[in-house]
Amino acid sequence: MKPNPTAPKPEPRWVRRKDARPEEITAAALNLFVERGYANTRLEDVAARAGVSKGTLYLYFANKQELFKAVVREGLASPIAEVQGMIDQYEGRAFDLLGMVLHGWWQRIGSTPISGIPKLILAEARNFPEIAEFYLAEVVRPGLEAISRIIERGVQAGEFRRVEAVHIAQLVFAPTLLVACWCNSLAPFDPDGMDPLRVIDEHLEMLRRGLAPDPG
Amino acid sequence: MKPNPTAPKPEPRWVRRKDARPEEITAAALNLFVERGYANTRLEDVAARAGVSKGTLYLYFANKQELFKAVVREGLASPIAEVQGMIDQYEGRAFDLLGMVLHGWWQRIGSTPISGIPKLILAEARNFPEIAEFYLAEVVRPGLEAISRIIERGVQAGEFRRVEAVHIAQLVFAPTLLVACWCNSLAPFDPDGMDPLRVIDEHLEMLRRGLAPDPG
Amino acid sequence: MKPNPTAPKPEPRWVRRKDARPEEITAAALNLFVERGYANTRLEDVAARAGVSKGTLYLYFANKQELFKAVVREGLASPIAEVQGMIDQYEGRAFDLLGMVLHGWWQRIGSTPISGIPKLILAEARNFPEIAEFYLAEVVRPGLEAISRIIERGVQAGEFRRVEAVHIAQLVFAPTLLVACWCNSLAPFDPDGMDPLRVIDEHLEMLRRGLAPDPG
Amino acid sequence: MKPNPTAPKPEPRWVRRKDARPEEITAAALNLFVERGYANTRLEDVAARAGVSKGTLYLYFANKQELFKAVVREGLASPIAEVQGMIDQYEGRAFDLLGMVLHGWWQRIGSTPISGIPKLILAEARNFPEIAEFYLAEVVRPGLEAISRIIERGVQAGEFRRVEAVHIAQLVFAPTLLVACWCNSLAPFDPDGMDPLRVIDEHLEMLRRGLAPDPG
DNA sequence: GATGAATGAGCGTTCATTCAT
DNA sequence: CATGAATGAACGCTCATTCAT
Repeated sequence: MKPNPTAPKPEPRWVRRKDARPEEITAAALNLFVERGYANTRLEDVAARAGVSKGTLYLYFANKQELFKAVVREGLASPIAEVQGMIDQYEGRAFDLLGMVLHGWWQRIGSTPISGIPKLILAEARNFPEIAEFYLAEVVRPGLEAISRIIERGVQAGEFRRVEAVHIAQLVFAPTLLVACWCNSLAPFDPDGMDPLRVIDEHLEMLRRGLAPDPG
Repeated sequence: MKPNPTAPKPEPRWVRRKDARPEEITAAALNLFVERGYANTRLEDVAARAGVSKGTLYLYFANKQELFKAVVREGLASPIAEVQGMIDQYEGRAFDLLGMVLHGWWQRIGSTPISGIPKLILAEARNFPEIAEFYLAEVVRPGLEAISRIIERGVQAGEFRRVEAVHIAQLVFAPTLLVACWCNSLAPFDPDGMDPLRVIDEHLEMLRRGLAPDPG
Repeated sequence: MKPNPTAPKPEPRWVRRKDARPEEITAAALNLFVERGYANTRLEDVAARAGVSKGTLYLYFANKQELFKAVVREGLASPIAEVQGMIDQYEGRAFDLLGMVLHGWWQRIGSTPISGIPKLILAEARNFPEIAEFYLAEVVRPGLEAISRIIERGVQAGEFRRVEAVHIAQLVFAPTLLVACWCNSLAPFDPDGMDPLRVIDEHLEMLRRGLAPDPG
Repeated sequence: MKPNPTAPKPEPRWVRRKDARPEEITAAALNLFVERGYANTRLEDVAARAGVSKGTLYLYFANKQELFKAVVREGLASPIAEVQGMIDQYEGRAFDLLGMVLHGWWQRIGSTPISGIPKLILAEARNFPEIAEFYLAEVVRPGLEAISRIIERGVQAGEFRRVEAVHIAQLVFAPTLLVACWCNSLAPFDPDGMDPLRVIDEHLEMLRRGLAPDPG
C-alpha cells in the first residue's frame, strides 16, 4: 500500500490565500449582488465565484448582511478618498474641475463594477437602514458638499452665475446616477441605448452654458 | 320574495366589485414591492393588504412573477397614456412643453407610489428580461422619443441651439430618475435632503439656459 | 384526455385535521426528544412521525424552541392539575395519601411517555432558562408544596414524627425521579435492572417506617 | 553550551507536560458538556478552554464521540476506585458505612464537576449505547452491588430488618441522583431550593429508621 | 507535534404554490 | 369563486473534521 510516486499529486483542498481572501470574496459578491440583486444571490454562488467553499465566507463575514455591508463599504472607500483628494488639491477653473470630477468618476467608478453599488443602495436601502445611513453620510453628503464647494468657488470667482449651490450639485450628479443605473440594469437589453461618455460630455456642455453668468 | 331580475341591482358600497379585484391586488403589491423589494415581499402580505386570501391571488395571477409584471405594466399604463396625450396635443413653445412634461411627471408619477417602479425596474431588470424589454419598449424609448421630438421641434423653430436631440433627451430625464429613486430609497433616512419640485425647477432653468441658441 | 374514472383516486396531499394537529405534533416531538435528545431531534423527523410535512410544524409552532416548550408545558399541564385535585380533596390518613400520590404518579406519568420530560428538563435546563423557570414554578415547587402539606398534615395528626416537611418532601420525590430517568435512559440497555412499581412500594414502606412517630 | 544530559531536567512551571494534555482536554470538555450538553458544546470552545488549538484535540481523540466517552470514563474512573476501596476495607456497622458512602459521595463527586456526568449519561445514553453499557457495567451495577452487600451485611448482623437488598440499594442511591441532577440543571435557577448535605442527612435518618429491625 | 484556515454535510426556517373544502 | 391549511424546495448558517503549513 505504498503511495504511488507517479500518481498525480491530489489537488490540495485549499491553499492559504491569507489576506487576499476578504477582497476576493467581496469582489465576487459585488458582481453577483449587482447581477442578481441581494436576495437572489446565494452565498454558495458567491463562494464558488470567489473560489472558496460556503463555510469559508463565514470565516470573514458574520453573515450575508455583513458581507453586503462590507461590499458597499469597500466599494466606496477608495473611490471617495480619491475623488476628495482630487478636489481638495485643485486650483484651476471651477468648470474644468467639474469636468475632471465627472470624467474621473467615469474612469474610476462608472466604468467599473463599483458602479453597481448605487443600484444596490437604491434597491436595498429600506431593508438596510444602517447601509442607508452609511451611504448618506459617507457618499451622498460628502459628494454633494464637494460639488457644492466647486460651484460656490465658481460663483465667487464670477465664473458661474448666482445659483444656490446645493440644488445645482444634485443636478450635477443626476446623470452619473442615470449612467450607473443604466449600465447595471437595462444596458444588457439595449446595448446601443446609451453612450455614457457622450452623456457626460453633453451634460458638461449643458452645465457650462447653464451656469454661465448672465451677460451685462 | 324573489328579487326582481329586471330591477337594476343596487350596487351597495360594501360589496366589492369583482372587476376591481386585480387592481386592488396590484395596488397593494406595488406598495409592498416598492417598500421592501421584490424578493422581500411575501404574497401573504400582499393578500392581506389587498383584503383577500393568499389563494385568491392565484385566481388572478399565475404566480409571483406574473403579479410583478402586472404591477409594473399597470403602474406604467396610465402614466404613459397621459404623458403621450399631453405631448401630442401641445402646440406652443418647446421649452414650455418641457416644463409641462416635467411638472406633469411629478404630479402624476413622481409624487405617487408609481414613482417606485423605476427602482423596481433597476433592481429586477436582470431577473425579469421580459419586464426589461417591456420597460424599454413602452417607457424608455417612447419617452426619449417624445422628448426628442420636443427638442427637435425647438431646434427647428430656432428656439433651441443645434443639439443632437437623443443625448439631450437623456439628460432631460436624468433628474426625474434621481428624484424617483431618492424618494423611494434614501428619502426616509434624510427627509430634508432633497426638494423634488425645486430640483425640477432648477433643472428647467438649466435647460432653458443650456439650450438657448448661441447669440449672433 | 378525459379523466379515467377507474383510476385510483390520488391520495389527497393533506387532510385537514383541524385542532388535533398541535397535539399530534407535540406527542411526536415528545417521543423523539426523549429518544434522541433535543439537539439530535430533526424537525423533519418530528414532522414525519406526526404525519405532516416539515413546513406544517411552523403553522403551529414558531420554531424548534417553542415546540420544545410546548411539549414540556403540555406534558405537564394535565398531570399537575390531576394530581393537585386529588390531593386537595383527600380527607384520610396522610400516609395513604402519599401512597395514592406515588401510585397515581406512576399510572399517570411514570408509565407514560410524559415520564421522559424530567430527563429533558435536566438535560436542557441550562439552555432553556425560560423552561427551567417554568418547570420550577409549575412543577417542582407546587409538587414539593403539595407533598409538604401532606407531611405536615401527618405530623399534626400525630401520624408522623416531627420532621421538617420541606426536606422530607424532596426525599419523597427522589425515587420518582430515579424511576423516570431510568426508564428513559438506561432501561433499554438493562431491561431487568429495575422494577419501577416495586421500587415505589419499597419506598413507601421505607417512608412508613421512617416517618413513624417515636414510641413513648 | 550543550545541556548536560545527565542532569535532571528541571520542570519549569510554565511548560505544559505532554502527558497532561489529554486530562486537560477532558477536564475542559467535562465542564462544557455539563454546562451546555453534548450537542451544544463546540469543540472549538473545548480547545479554547483547554488552551490548545482545535486541531490538537484530534491528536488525542479520534472525534467528538470518542472525546465524550473519554470524558465520561475518566470522570468515573477515580470515583469508582475510591468508593470501592472505601467500601471493601470497612469493617464496622453497616449503617455507619452507608453514611460514610453517602457523605464520601458528596465530597468526592456530588460537590465536584463530576456530578454532572449522571446528567450527561441520562441525556445521551440512547445516542451512546457504548457509554450506557459502560456506565451500567462500571457504575450502576457495581455501585448497587456494593450497597447491596452493605445492606445484606446489616441484615445478617441483625442491624437491619429483613429486606431485599437489591431494591433498597436503589432507594439508597435515589437521593444522590436527585442531588447530582439538581445541582447541574435547576440549581442555578433556584439557588436556595435545595441543601444537598441536608438532603443526604435526612435521607440517612430515614434509612436508619426505615431499616431498623422490627421490635420483638 | 501543533496550528487554524478551509471544507461541506446537515439542519432550521421561509414562503411561493397547491388544492380540499 | 374564495379560503387557508398543507406542502417541499431552497437557502442561510453551523461546526465537526481535515490537512497544508
